[in-house]
Amino acid sequence: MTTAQDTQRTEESALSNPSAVGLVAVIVAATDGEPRALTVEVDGQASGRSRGLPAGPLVPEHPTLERGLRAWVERQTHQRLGYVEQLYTFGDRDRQGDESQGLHSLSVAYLALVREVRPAGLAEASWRNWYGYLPWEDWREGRPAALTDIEARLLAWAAETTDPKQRRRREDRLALTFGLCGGAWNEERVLERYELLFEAGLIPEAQGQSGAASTTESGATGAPMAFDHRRVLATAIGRLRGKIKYRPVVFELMPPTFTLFQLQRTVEALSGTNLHKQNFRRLVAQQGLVEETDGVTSGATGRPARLVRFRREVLLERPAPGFRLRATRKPA
Amino acid sequence: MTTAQDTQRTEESALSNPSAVGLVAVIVAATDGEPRALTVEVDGQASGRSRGLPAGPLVPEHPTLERGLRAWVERQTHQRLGYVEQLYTFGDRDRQGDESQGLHSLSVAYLALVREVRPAGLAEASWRNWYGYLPWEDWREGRPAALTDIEARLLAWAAETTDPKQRRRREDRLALTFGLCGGAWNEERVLERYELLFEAGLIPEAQGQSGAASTTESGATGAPMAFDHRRVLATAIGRLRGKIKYRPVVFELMPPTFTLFQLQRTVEALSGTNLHKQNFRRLVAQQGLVEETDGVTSGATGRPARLVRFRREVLLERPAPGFRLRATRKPA
DNA sequence: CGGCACAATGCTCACATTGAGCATAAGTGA
DNA sequence: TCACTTATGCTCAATGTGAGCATTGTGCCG
Repeated sequence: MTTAQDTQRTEESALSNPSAVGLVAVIVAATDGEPRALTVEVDGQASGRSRGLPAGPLVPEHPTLERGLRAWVERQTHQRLGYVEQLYTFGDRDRQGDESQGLHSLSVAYLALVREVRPAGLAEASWRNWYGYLPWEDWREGRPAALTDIEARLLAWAAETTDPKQRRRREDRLALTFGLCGGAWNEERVLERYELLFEAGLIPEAQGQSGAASTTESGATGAPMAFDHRRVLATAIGRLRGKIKYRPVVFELMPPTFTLFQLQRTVEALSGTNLHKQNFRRLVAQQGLVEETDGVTSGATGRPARLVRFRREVLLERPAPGFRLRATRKPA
Repeated sequence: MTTAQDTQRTEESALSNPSAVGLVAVIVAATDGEPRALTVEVDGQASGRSRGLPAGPLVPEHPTLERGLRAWVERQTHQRLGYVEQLYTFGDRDRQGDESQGLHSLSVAYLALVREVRPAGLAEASWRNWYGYLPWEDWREGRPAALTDIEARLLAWAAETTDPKQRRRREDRLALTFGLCGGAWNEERVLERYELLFEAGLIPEAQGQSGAASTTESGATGAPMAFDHRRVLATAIGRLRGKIKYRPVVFELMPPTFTLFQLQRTVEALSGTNLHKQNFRRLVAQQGLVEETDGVTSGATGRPARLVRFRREVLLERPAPGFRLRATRKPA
């Protein structure tokens, strides 16, 4: 293992090997039953303008990475970030587009949840439905149409190898991530699916950054994003889908009072699946996640619903409250 | 939000704000029913020699952070890393001891699992039981003795505030993390517990790095580590304890064949709790995690046990196989 | 050699959780 | 008033889960 000298050298003078470090944020909101991420306009290197996630330099004046990010985003968006979580630190491979000139380049990605969608301040920034970038992830209307095309191309990709062993491995991965060949769809494997598509060459960002290489139309494989930002988005979605099952983070996306159905729609939007209504309510009720207010909805179609609010106390009570969501079998 | 110019500046010339980036690894093995982490000797800044985690500079020649880490560790330890996962990227606050001279300093921490414990190559490196650093985390022999002292001091810390609101908050946190005041112990909250102790001043590393400040004896609060490495270790343990519940990662720590009881001992070592033997076997069986070999143990006391091996196929079959471990109520 | 201690294994049982569906209530719009 | 839509209450069967009893092999000790 590392010698004492090695270690010392590292800890005390790592500055001999400085790197460019940036922050990227996936800022998520949910309105009208759609999951949205904040995107900005970015000058692509050669491919003209495209959309990307808000990103910025590491601001040195802050004590903690997270607090730095929080301040940075809140200053720019004038929105309070309800929940912030570090996602992942991406290294060079993914940061295509700036060939490191002897320098490493890293970006530390964060996930943030915001409650309200303001007009998004700056003109270049806007909220986009995240399934526009990853259409195969939305199973709320049943099996996404995008998958028909994708599956065919993935199977072709698996078949194009002559080495039977590698071919077997590819097929296994297809089963594991996309549920082909008898596998089951697991809504949390968002990143694995994205990376598989990337390897299979179905992601335009994969083919160098020259705009000319956009042979892949964005229909089935979704709209592209600048740099590796779609990978970051996929990471965020996967993480969030896992998190809502054991932590009450969805409430960070809800207004102060809401109906159980709105809550359900939000959870469904994030997870990309449909839930059994009655069971969802039972779950929320027995976990004690919400308390009733005396308000009810009005004006909408159907019987008026009681308005509820999040019970902040549960953060202290239950060891790990959240939704154990099992998708219903029936489509929609 | 970020303007297009901002974004561009960041992505293309973040080098205007370079940072010192290092890697830290928590390399875990389990032998003789004890969880161990690889530690090295480190020259503390003023506190003389102490132990720390293996750390090194970011090696630029590798395509991916993870692959870089893998190569780095494997070269140094001559051990194959079975499983590698990025843990967290720690920023300045935690990296005490090198006051950044205008530079940011980050360390990207990784968790790695190894199967066998070799003599640890270099003399300065050795495998240490991780509960030596976090004694309050080991509940296998019942409630850890260290907790009596710790709890008293934590309660005193909560009581020393005059502001009733802050005091309430502190008590809530004690309930949440340490299960005081009627809360339950959650074995995954390792990091939260460490950070609470840190804030309460029970962690010697907290009081600047001068050796003189070591007023806190290491009995109840565990042995100190260099830099913020105990925080990194706590992060790793918490993550691993969560992971084994839904992913079959424990097997990365096991020899090629083993008995179910050895497996149980390993899981217990990691989670720091005891499990109900029969139920554990039932779980492993019905999840199809292992398959029998024709070997049996011999020589040991008690009826010989069948040797089993991990069924690699489960990685493909079940959506998320792992142990849902619920601790038994009875002590040991 | 019989008895013991100690694990390994098999099996039962009460109870909680969960997936699904039926039925009824209470609004809106035609 | 009817048709439609959503809210909400309740039941039921299947499965999962925590605990504990019973039995079976082995090495060890008089």
